[in-house]
Amino acid sequence: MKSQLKRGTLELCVLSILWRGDCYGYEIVNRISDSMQITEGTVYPLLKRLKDNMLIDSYIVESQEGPPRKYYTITDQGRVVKTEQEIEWYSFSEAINKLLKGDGTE
Amino acid sequence: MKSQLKRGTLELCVLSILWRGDCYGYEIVNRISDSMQITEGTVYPLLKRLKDNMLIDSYIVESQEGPPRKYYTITDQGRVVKTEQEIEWYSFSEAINKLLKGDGTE
DNA sequence: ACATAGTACCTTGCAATACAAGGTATTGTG
DNA sequence: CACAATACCTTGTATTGCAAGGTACTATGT
Repeated sequence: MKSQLKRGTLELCVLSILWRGDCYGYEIVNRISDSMQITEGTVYPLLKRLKDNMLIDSYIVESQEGPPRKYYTITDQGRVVKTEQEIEWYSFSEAINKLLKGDGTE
Repeated sequence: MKSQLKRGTLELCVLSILWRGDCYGYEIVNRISDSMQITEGTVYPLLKRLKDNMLIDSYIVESQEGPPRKYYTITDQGRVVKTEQEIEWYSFSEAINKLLKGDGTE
């Protein structure tokens, strides 16, 4: 899969996952990589950006199976942005699908 | 609309338009901008890249309504790539939609 | 003759972000 | 003690959408 396609959607994916419940970074990577190829080098910087923009927050939880986990939780602002981006995604993908089918101006 | 969303899809849009018939650059810009916000500064470099990769070819046609037009035509190789990218797009957008709906691993 | 708008082409530089590649530290297993 | 799995992180590079600018032609109005 072309990596460029993912641009702009990964942020929405992370917000969507956190909407349904708190998660730690490594788990988010694994969840997304069920659907598409993704690496930690993509997700960790993205989580940092989202936190800097206060769309998500984080807290540390000790683990018995390895190093401590950094859990992320979505903020109220994050929920607003997630809703906006979801609407944007659906209208965008609809626009592309129409263009591919050759509807409209021809 | 977030500009990042378009990444990877504009190439497919152009190939899809040219699949249905030759077009000149300015017209391609106008066709795509029926569906989404786009500028010449995006499309002209993209056309150059596609031509460099031999996915499209071009020829000049004089015009009575202004300066000469540079028409683009899709190559056989371009048709192959367009088909691949179209399949990729559909499977990608399907993956995103599933992830947004929370299907799968929860 | 000159200004303006529409058409049509192009370039430079910037910003955003996915990813490869590397690093650190913990727990558990052979 | 080596190794894998878990879990975090960073640096640098490549890609590409876009703002901003430029050129030049045709047609219209003043």
